[in-house]
Amino acid sequence: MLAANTKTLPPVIFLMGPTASGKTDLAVALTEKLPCDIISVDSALVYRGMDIGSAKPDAATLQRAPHRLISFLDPSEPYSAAQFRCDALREIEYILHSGRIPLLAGGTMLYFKVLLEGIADLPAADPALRAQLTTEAAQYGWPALHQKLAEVDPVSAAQLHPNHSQRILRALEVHALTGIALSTLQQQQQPASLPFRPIQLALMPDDREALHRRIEQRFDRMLREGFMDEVRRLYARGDLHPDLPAIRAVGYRQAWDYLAGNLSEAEMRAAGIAATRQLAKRQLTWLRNWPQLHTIPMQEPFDLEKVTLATLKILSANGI
RNA sequence: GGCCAGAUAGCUCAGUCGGUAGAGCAAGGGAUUGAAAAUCCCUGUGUCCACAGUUCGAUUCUGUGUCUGGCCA
Repeated sequence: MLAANTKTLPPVIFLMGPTASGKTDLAVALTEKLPCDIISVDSALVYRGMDIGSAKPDAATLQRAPHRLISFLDPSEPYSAAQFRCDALREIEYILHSGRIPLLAGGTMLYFKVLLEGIADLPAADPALRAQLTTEAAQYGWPALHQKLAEVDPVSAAQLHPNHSQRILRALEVHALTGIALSTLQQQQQPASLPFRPIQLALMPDDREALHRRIEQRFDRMLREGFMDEVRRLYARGDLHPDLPAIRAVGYRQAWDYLAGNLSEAEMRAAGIAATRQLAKRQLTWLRNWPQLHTIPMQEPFDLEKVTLATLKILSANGI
């Protein structure tokens, strides 16, 4: 917020936008115009062996424009916003040290938020405890656990709908692990002081229907390029299951259901495309009320050169 | 050509013993702190195929037509 500070801190570019909006193409184009290195901000790209369905840049593109924080985790492993914050800060520092500009590009808005605002000091997930609470919920229903939460953490409970399974679970987990209410720990959170100056950009499609068409075409392209073979390889391992964050990813979840015989091929395609549209909608909801955002309109047909020039203009107005 | 079954929300269908209708999915809006490509909340007016008849009143009953599917020729 301090003007003097703003001048001295090194700039870092944030490039956000819904899925299938052309973020990757734009990020790669920017690396050819500016001395910047890409850090991926995407909860699905972190996984190894999940390339086609996650729309990961192909090998040739990665050769040209390396991405950090992709393909470093096995799909059996969980990842988290807190872990991302830690990893991203490390990568940003590394790139700044080498005298270049970090370019954070991706569609996981919570990760961007946590990077900007920091995160409360909370215990990590406890799989055994989660399993136990999930069993309890299956028996008594989430409203019953919400009831229980109200007794130990009325502030959190008041903010949560009785059906909000995931967040009721987390609040109960934190309390069980620390003996302190989640809401109390969150109130103790210190505001993050960033060692850099974020320039926040968002690629915003001006036509939802056009974005829907791009999503459909991209899904069909993924199928042609061997998406099902990729999922079959994961399926054949035998140790992965649909409750894992990796396998819950858009497209993979539906492909899994198809391989398990729960969906026909046509149903899988329709459900996969719909899930992608819904993801884009949620990403746009984040972006619509995002503070300090420079929006880059994305018109159909997508003109990469034009969009790149518009982006460079915004960046230069912000000291790059 | 004959017989039978359908025709209701973008899709699949339910329903109205005659008082103009509702689920799932899709879609739209919102929330979002160690699963976030996750999870959760809110939003349902549509010539109830068309025309005629019966009726105070028809999407509902009757008749005719049209279209779709099945069976028989």
